[in-house]
Amino acid sequence: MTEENDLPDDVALLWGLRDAPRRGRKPSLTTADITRAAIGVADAEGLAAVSMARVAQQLDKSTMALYRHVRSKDELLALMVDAAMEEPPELPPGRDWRAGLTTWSHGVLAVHRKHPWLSRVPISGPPTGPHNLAWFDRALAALAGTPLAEDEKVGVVMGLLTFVNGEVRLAGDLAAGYQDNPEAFSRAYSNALKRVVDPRRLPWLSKVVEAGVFDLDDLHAEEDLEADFTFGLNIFLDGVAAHVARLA
Amino acid sequence: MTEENDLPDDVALLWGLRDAPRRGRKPSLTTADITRAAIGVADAEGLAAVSMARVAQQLDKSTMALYRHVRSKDELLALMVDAAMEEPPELPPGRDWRAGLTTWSHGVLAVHRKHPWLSRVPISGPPTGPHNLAWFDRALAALAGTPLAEDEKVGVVMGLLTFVNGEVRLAGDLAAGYQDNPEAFSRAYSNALKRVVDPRRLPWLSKVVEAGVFDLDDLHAEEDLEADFTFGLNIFLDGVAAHVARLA
DNA sequence: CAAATTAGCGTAGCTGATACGCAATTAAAG
DNA sequence: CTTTAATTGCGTATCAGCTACGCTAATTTG
Repeated sequence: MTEENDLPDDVALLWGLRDAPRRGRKPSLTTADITRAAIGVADAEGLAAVSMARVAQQLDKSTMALYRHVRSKDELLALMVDAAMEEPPELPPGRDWRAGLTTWSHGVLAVHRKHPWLSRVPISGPPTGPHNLAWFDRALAALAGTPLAEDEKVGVVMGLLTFVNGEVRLAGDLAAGYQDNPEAFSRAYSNALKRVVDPRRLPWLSKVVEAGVFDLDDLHAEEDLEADFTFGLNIFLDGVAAHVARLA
Repeated sequence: MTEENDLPDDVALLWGLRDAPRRGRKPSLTTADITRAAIGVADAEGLAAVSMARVAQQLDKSTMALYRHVRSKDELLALMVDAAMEEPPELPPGRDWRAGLTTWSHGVLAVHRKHPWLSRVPISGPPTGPHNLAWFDRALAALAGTPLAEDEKVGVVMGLLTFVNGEVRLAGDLAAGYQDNPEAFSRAYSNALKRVVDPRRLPWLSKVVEAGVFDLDDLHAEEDLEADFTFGLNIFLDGVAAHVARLA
């Protein structure tokens, strides 16, 4: 309709290949403006606050004005996700894939810290936006020196991405609950489990609960997240290392 | 309000600790009925079709009748998730944690196959329902013989869960796109990437695309998912093995 | 039977996405 | 410099979908 290639509509949008009008009124609004405004709202008030009306208000425009630049809210969300990812970090020099992926993963983590709503956006498919693909490329670059087959590299990167996503989302949930009700929440989860977990029926879980693993007393989201994240990340990277060693 | 303990409301609901009325009209509806109906709708028509009205219709009741048993749609979703998980599988006998976790992970996968909407339900926090905790317990049981610390076991299980979730969700996205437009989709993703990925700017990704990793020609979701899943799972389990070996 | 209590439901409000068509604006064509 | 065609911004309106509220009926307890 508007794009010059036969690219899927959403991909064209993400790559900014949907404009090019000669005549007609000049747009007083760009896709980038809208995206920026939407991200601002999400950062400040959470993803739930991002409605078309709210974003339009932010721009002093009417709700329907947005639809000249974006076909649906889903498209706007896709734009937000890609824009929020910005550029991936430079990898440390050298051929150390593990150092590379560690840097990369912490980069992903940092982005999620900046935009906590990221892990909440319902995913609508594999990555297609320029920033997402740049991250993808960067991770593949880290693995370039390894003997992994190309499809294995993809598998590793995907695994890493979903891991980070899951970790961040869970941490975000906890932090949110904590904010809602600071003092009540500190041991609430642990206490609930203690009341509900029958040592007879769930012996192993009971053991963990008793060991105080869930006593997040004064859960310092920041530090805790960092530690859990690093632990899980290293497990995963150990796995990659084992696989690499097997191939070498 | 209704529960006898000081459990959080949602936890009480999940454990069926919210009933116990003596006098008054007899309920013609139970929480279980509602949950079952909702799961039926989700299985047959997708998560998007699950509205309070649609579920009520399924039960030949009015929309508002449901609210006598469930405080909000979110509560219903939580009930659905826990009910859909059913009981975790028996672990193979013996002390082989790896065999145990493999069985367990494939069990999670099987549940997601049966209820594809599961990976789409927005997560609202750590697991608290009886079935979810049973799965949790079962995975911890598999790790019982290892020298891992209790909190490390939790880390491993959480990692495994988020991995399975991510894998299933992505596979579901692809399968959905494929269904929407079978012949157009087969190579659509790959083609889009080929058009958009500049070998100069994204050299490594370009290499992968050229290698045909994304040519899913006649993507047999079933087999492909199985293979990718097993690959990623083994990577992760290799990591756990490495960590265990380090402690032993 | 009366009082108390709870289930089911009709009505209605509110929020949010988005289809549709008009009017203002502006580039290109005559 | 007009005319024309395209294109934007926006007012209006529709359509879901969640859920608060209060009424009525059923059912138990005394």
